[in-house]
Amino acid sequence: MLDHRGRLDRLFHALADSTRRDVVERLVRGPASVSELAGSHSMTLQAVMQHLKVLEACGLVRTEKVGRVRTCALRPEGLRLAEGWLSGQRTGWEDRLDRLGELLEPDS
Amino acid sequence: MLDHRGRLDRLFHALADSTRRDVVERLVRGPASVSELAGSHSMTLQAVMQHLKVLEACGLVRTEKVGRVRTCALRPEGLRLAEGWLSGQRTGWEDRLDRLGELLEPDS
DNA sequence: CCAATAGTCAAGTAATCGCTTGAGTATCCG
DNA sequence: CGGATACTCAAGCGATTACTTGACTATTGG
Repeated sequence: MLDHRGRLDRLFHALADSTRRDVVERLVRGPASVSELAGSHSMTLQAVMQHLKVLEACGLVRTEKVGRVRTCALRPEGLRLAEGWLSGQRTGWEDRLDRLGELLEPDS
Repeated sequence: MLDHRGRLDRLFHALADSTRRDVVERLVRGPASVSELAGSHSMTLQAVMQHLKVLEACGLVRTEKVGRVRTCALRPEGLRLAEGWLSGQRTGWEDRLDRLGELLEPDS
């Protein structure tokens, strides 16, 4: 329950960087190796690896090394957790507006 | 369209702090003054104001000063934008899995 | 009027971030 | 074998973050 807090912290922090979001968008289309991911971002391989570490730490990405290639894949549960918090807030807000509306116009 | 990138950066960054998420959760229940928000967070008023500035800059919160009190309210559009990106990725992922499944089991 | 209240401006600080360079190590191919 | 490939480890660095303290302004209630 309190881990939830830190989990969301790490999750939203991970998503707050467009390079990392690009990685996620790429991995939605299927797994990729580290150098494959680095290819499209004019940035050193090491930098991409650091981003990958962040994505892995928050549970958004799973990686596995086979031979000399590390293959990265998406883990959608993280996305769902963040989505859940967001939609919870939004619907909470909408419910409140509905109740306010009913107070002003008590028909329907 | 390119502003979208920076907008999501700021949005997710704003949500990556649990104090700021607390503020959002509070504002879902209705508007509040700055000191009201500061009350529950053992932290100076100034710190809370800085968080508020972040929330305002990314469009999640709207504030208005009347007399000597500044009243803060939620703006749900930001939530919707972030939610949209997240669900886009998730459904992209699910569609891909569906297509994979059809390849393996070509019935239905 | 005047003190308490509510917020504001500015500067300083320790920690973290995103990225780099440089120097490995392990695997694979010819 | 030997060179190319694919990472990995570590240190450093400028920028940004999340606060703090301290001083100041504008309202408001008695």
